[in-house]
Amino acid sequence: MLDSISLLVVDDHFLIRDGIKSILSKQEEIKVIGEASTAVQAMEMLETAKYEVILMDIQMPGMNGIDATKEILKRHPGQKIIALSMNKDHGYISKMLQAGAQGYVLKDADQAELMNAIKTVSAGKTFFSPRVTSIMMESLLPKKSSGTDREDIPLEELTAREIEVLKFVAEELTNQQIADKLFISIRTIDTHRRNLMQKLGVKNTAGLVRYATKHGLIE
Amino acid sequence: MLDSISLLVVDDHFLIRDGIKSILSKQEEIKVIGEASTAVQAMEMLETAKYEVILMDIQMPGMNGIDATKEILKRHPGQKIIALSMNKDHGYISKMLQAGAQGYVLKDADQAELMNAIKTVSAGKTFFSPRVTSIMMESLLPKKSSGTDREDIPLEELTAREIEVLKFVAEELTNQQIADKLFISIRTIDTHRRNLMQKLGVKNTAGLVRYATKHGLIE
DNA sequence: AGTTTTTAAGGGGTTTTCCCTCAATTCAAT
DNA sequence: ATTGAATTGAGGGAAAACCCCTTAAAAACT
Repeated sequence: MLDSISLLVVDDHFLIRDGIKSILSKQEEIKVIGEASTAVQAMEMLETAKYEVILMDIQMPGMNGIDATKEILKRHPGQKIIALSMNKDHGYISKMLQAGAQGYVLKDADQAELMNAIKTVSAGKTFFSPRVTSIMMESLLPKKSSGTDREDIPLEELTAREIEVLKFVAEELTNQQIADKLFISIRTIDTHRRNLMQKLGVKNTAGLVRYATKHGLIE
Repeated sequence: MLDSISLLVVDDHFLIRDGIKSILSKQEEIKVIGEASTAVQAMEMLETAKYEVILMDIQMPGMNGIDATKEILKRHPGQKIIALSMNKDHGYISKMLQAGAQGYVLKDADQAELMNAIKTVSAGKTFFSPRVTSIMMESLLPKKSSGTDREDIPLEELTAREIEVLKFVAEELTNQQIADKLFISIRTIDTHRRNLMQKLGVKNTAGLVRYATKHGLIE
């Protein structure tokens, strides 16, 4: 390891920035060569200098870390960004990942974890605090029985033709367009559509599309 | 630990069943007290005996492990099921989790990992092979630049009122119903709706609902 | 203070969806 | 052979959505 990893710390709290600097000053591999207290300031700094990794707080006054991440990656594709947050909410984590962050470290991580995260992301891989990982995995699991179980008709109860029509409906095609694609009458599409709505217990196109997306028929 | 954990192994390959039995015979905490080579057979066995944990292969002739898991949980809610697979595909993993499996273990796991998985799930928690975890986390990340980037208008570009209307549209309300809820004219809803379609570049209600679900406005 | 955006609303029209009913096929299962 | 889904098709009508256009007040921004 010839060069140390250059790091930019973005956080509105002085104490946190200082704490991170203090932690990382104990070793040689990572060097904090920049710090910013706002997203805008961070973006300005990126215009004049390069940082291998950015440690980005999520909750900040003004532009938040999620939007800042999006913006930075728009201007500097490939920039490595690690989210730093005390927020364990699944929504925040997933938004930050969608924004393009390659890592997500909780603020209660220990020194080893923080250093590990920076080194891992710097090497082009992704890093997540163990608790973050488990939160995201849990979110993929079906929710536990929460009172009123709404009837959910499985795909298997639909006929092949119905599924075919449903898919086209969800893809924004009109009945006429679907009829043309399948070489059948528009009246037939109409019938299929109404049978689908009846079967699935939905009121209109919106309900059909919701069902289609929920069951992975599109996207 | 007074009682050992009772285990049912469901896999169409004799060798794999036998291998698992052999591995687990070396210790006392887990006892393989049943094995089945098909999903149907497994379900029959569940009618007469109880198993704390089921180790379920995904690829099997006849009914596959995903559908089997769904069926079993319909008949026996709370049954603990661990998926066992050599498939590292993100789709398979997520389907199995959606089906209700509390664990996912890859077939190249070592003995310690397998035992750990069974004990963890038996204790009511969830377990995933480290590689499975990382695959799922990767799947949450945005895909790397894949040629044609479809324009995706972010939620922020919509007005508060538009988002409000969009949410109701996706919830299957008609323009009239939305108008009544917001105490404004149906014409206004119509305008909002058309502005939304224009902004988002979609053709009709189906497109609006797709956008709404994609951006987490509903569900 | 002036401009732009947002929100609201209407006139008037076309297209599409929605809803009821009915009915002819086909194809698989009893 | 007959029942029963699945697929197809249609008449007729009502409702909703879609699509132009225009207006205008309030709010936000410069």
